[in-house]
Amino acid sequence: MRSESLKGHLDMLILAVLRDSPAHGYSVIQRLAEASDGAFDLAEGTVYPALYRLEGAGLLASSETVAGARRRRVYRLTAAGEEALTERVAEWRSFARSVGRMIAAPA
Amino acid sequence: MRSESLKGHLDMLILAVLRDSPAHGYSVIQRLAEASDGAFDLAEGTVYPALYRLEGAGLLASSETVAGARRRRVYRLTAAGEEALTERVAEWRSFARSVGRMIAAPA
DNA sequence: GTGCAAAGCTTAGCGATTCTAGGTATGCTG
DNA sequence: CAGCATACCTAGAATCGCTAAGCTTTGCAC
Repeated sequence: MRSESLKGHLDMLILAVLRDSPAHGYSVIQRLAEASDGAFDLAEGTVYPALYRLEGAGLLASSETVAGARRRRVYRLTAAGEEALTERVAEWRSFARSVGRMIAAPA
Repeated sequence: MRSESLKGHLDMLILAVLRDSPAHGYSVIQRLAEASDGAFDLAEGTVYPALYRLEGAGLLASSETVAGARRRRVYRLTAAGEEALTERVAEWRSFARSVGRMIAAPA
């Protein structure tokens, strides 16, 4: 997949992954890869900054958990995050519908 | 529509618009706006550079036409452009399918 | 027990792409 | 002629994802 396709949609995907249940960054990456059959193969340097951005925007909240000596930062959706996700999904559908119309209609 | 949604997909849309018939830049903008019911409201500063890029990449070819004292640069798809469009559309469908799966499946 | 991979997080800097915000010029309408 | 639509062009900024590196801890293989 051309990685640039993601631009502008990564936030929505991350929010969607975290809607189902909280998760830490590393597992967000894995969930995206699994749920897309490997189509979304994101580098850590892509996902972590996105998480920071979303937390900074108030759409995610995080807490550090420690299992043994291993720390994980677990992210979950805030109420604002749920709202934002709903919006983003609606925008996506509208966008996808428009695109579909353009590439379908040969005239 | 959040304009950033476009990132990475504008080329495909422009190619799709020009697949049907050649057009000059200004009318590409109008066609995109019309065909999407106003969803794609692109600034000239967005579209013209994209056209140059696509022409530079060999996907479009252009010729200057003059009506009176008014010049227009008309763009049309090259063979490579048609191939690229086909590819981009296939990628888009795959991408959209993956996204659809992620935002649809609540778990 | 040493080495190496995987889990897990972080950051600086780059590259590609779109947008902002201006500029030029023509032609039509009132 | 004033004003708006048509038509093109460009420099600069902003955004965003990616590259590429570095760090620690855990666990498995040899």
